[in-house]
Amino acid sequence: MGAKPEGASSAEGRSQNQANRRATSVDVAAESGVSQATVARVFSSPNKVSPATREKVRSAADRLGYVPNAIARSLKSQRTNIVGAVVPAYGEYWQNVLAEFSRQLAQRSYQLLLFSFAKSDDVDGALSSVAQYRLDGVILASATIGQSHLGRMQSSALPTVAFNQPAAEGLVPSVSVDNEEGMAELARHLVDIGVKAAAYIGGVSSVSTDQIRYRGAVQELAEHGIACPYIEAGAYTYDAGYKAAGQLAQRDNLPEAVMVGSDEVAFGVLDGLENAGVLVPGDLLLTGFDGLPQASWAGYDLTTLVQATDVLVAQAMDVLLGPADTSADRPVSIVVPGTIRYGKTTRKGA
Amino acid sequence: MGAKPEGASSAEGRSQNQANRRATSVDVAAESGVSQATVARVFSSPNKVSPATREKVRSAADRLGYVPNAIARSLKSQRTNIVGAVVPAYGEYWQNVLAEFSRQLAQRSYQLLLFSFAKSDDVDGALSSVAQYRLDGVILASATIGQSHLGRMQSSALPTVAFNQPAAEGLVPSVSVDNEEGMAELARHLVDIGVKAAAYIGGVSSVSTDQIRYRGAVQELAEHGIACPYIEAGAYTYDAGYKAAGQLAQRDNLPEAVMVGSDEVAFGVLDGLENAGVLVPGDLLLTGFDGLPQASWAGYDLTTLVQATDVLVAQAMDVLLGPADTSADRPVSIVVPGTIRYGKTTRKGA
DNA sequence: GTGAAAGCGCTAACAT
DNA sequence: ATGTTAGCGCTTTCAC
Repeated sequence: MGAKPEGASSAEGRSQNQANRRATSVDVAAESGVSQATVARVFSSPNKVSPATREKVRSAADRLGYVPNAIARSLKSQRTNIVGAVVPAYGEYWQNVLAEFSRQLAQRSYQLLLFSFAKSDDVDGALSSVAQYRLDGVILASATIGQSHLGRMQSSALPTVAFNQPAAEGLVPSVSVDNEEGMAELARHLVDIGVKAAAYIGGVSSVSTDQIRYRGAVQELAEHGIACPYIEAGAYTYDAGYKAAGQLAQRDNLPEAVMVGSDEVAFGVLDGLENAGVLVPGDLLLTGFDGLPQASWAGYDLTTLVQATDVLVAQAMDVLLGPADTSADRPVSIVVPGTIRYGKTTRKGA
Repeated sequence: MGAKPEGASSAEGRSQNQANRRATSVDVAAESGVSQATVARVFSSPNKVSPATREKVRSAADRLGYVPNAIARSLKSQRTNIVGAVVPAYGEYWQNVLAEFSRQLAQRSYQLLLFSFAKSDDVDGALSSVAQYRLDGVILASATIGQSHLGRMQSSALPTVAFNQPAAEGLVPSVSVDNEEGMAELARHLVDIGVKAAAYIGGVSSVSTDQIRYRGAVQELAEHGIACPYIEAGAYTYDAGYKAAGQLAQRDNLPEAVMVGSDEVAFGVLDGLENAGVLVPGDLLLTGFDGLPQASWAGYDLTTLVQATDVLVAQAMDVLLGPADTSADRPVSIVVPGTIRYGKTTRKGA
């Protein structure tokens, strides 16, 4: 970083700011003998400049190491080409979603400004920051973003999409996997293979996806006269699942199957059960939800509901940046179906 | 969004109402009867404004839904409060590192602008983008960023830190785990438990971390007269490891131990071996590298070298934002030692 | 303590 | 095709 032109003498180390000033379009204009506006045009609409001038300007720019200043551009154009994402800092699921956001945004030549938060209290701070940068849009991705926050977005004139956050429906445009139907399908699968008693392990019972997924399970099972008590792991982590499994294993009468509200917790449940001497699928069948890559790893080979993350994200991008569907009275809520992955954790007799 | 007018009351005739335009400091100034400069002061250095005025301005701002415009602020102040990160789009390791970056940056009230790339060809594009936003710093995190790219950064006047990228040492300030010594320690562990024949599975042999880690293994083992051929998985993925293990398992004479260059590949190797009927640690010992959370999961319980990600990231932050050590002739390169996690994959007789 | 005024580096009419 | 001219919304002297 230090050593550009001018020899950058060692004594001048700290105050390099002044000497090392970045070249601006004015500098390039002077260097190439054209007006500042022409320089600007070369970099924003090159076809409006004659090839000869274009070349002259380009080479002057190269010589000076000129790069257009996106901040200034944004101030003037009122567009930043940046989309914000408010996402939980941890969790396999969110990390995967984030990677997909980033990939698809890059494809549309947008940048991703990340606002991650560790505890849900930090969401407030994140949202304040969001408002300061005049982003072209913002993705609210986290089951724990509350109604009040959504209300704030709703009235903020900033294009917003809630990702996998059923509670947002009607308040803010949203894109979600079909949580209820997905879990119901998994339940049906258990019914099909003859399960007569089940239990459900959720992450945090106050979270809307948790409730909806549980409802999907419980209703479907009820139709077949199967009870399905709710057990709260307390967090969406491997460890929480592991512990919950340990407690479950100590019961006198184990259910035949356990449905877990998310894959990461399910991995913990699986290991926790086996650690307690309960074999899956021998003693107990197990299902997850999300379809994380690890679910397909041979070590787990989990039956789960796979979310088509790429489709979900693509839909979210469309809502945010696409054919501006600002006309609707009520924010759109797009629901994407999931698909079951059948793993060995529900393979009876394996 | 769009259709929804802002929550302001209809009584406001001013210009802001019509075009959904965000209120500016000028609007607030008009509303509160002070000058624009005073409004600005209230939001940037409140202590320079009398409490009475401050309150007056604050309430006017609330009424108008005013939020300072960070773009304008940045243009003027030449600081964005944003740090860029150039990171591979996929891979467990990088996702974890990214989460930690994001956490620690938030702590210092910086935002993270993500430039992720899928193929290393995309790095060029990412770096061009980086230059346009006048970021306060940039983190180059990826083993596959080439020398040419580093050269570009070196001459860009933009504070830069290379993360876990040994090839950058001397070119750009860098922070890395002690790759060579870490792998050597794992090798020593194998020697200690009596291993006499080993093999090494790397990801991509042309990557510098790969080479350095292999060197750490090979040199340490050589000192004890143990050979350690290199096998290339071809990618840093579970699947690549799984496949490599399948091929390894077909050999006539298996080594006693396999050292794998990264955890994610190691998980694949582990499952691939077991799938091929080779038991770990019964038939073969196994080590990884990185210390991913999953390494501690009971299902894997992998012996690996744990990188203190939080420490590495903290160091990187210091280099980037800390006590500006621009004075050094040669860019600093900080090396952080790792620590071994002993799992069941090297527990003999288990 | 507060106001007036001068930009930060760019884009986008509007002239020429 | 190119130059001229206004700003975008802030921060920051410099007066008062």
